[in-house]
Amino acid sequence: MTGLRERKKARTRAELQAHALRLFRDRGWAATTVDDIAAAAEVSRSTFFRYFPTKEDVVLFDDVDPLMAEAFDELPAGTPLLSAFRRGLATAFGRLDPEKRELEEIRMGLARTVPEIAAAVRERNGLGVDQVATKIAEGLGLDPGGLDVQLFAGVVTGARLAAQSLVTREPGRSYVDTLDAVLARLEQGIPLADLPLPGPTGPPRTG
Amino acid sequence: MTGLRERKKARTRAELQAHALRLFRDRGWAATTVDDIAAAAEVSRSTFFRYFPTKEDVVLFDDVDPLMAEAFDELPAGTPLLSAFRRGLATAFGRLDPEKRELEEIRMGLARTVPEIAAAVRERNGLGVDQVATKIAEGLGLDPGGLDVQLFAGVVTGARLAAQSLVTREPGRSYVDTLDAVLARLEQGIPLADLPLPGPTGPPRTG
DNA sequence: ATATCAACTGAGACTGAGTGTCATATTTGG
DNA sequence: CCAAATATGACACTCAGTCTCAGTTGATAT
Repeated sequence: MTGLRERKKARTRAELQAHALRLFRDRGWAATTVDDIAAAAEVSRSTFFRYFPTKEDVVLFDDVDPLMAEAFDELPAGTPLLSAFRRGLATAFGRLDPEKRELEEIRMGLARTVPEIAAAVRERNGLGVDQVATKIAEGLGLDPGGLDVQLFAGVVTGARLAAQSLVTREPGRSYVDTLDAVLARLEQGIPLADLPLPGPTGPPRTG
Repeated sequence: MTGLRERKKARTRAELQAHALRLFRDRGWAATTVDDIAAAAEVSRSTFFRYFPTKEDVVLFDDVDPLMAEAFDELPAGTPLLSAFRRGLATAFGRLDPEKRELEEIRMGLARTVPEIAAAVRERNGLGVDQVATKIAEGLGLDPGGLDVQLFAGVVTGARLAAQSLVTREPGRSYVDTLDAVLARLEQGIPLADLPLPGPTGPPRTG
């Protein structure tokens, strides 16, 4: 049950994360050392690393996955898979409590400006193709290693990346809204897929 | 002009990379320090970092981009964009000289087993959605920031991720062949997109 | 209450990546 | 051959991350 120990641990963890995010936003990522965070939270450096294996981990702390799964389960049977993804995402994000939402905003901001965090976010927070594929396969009773499942997961992941890229290009856009728009567009098929190439008259070279 | 300086630099760089890849494969990533690499290549640690800003960079050294652009330019006008991508990739990889091909294999192997490298590969080697989008937009005279362009780039990127995931699940598969199969499948539309969801556990609540 | 066990914590040493500086060697151009 | 430019090595430094060890605190059974 929730002994004193557990509560203290949760409190310390939250404290560390809160101070860390504040410091990152104020001083910047590189200028904030783990020592600074530990000092601000009034624990030792050792303790920081006991709660968060790396400096990045203190930022990567989301709990959207259970909400996603929940929203997914509530969708009516017969919903096309791609639409289901779009609607599940929308309702899950809509249900985030304001605190988590705020945290998500700070995290998105950091992910947009700090390469290390961007990489870590892409790597871990469920953005892996195989993780998505496994969940889809579980829910539908398909082979997770099948080409179609993996490719669908890849496409969805690609859509998320596109949304992220769009928000990066035009800060101020809402990430959630952008992702919704991207998925809506995707429901009509892959854009530009059949666009014919112009002649090789004067194509620019990038290399 | 190719003075002695230039040649020496190229030689040192190649030397460093060759020794590094060999050491990584033999001893593993973590067990190989930059000092080891520098010692093997008979230069100082400082010199290593002058040639490669990070330890990861010594692995990330590809020259597929120009080949891709070249193959792309040679495609006949009117080729649908998605098909163009597939064919461009295939011919570009087909043209790699054996050395580069071997290097690519080692790199793929490391990217499959070492998380740090996997992250770095995803981040840099043209796998960024925006980089792909920019190139496409350049070639077609479109707005690189448009939703369709970014989404198309995202989908293509997702396909690459799916291929990578498939190869990881079943080592021994050829990455290039897998990617070709994935893109071929994608030409027929997004797989599973219209697959209707089954009920959660029992009969669905259609409210 | 108290003794005991398990877990949390702090201190500090250690490795390795990455940065910066400065003196020395080597190439290049005149 | 000389001087400017540049590549290099040696060294010191910061910081992330790992590890060990000892002290402390919470949980539990008597």
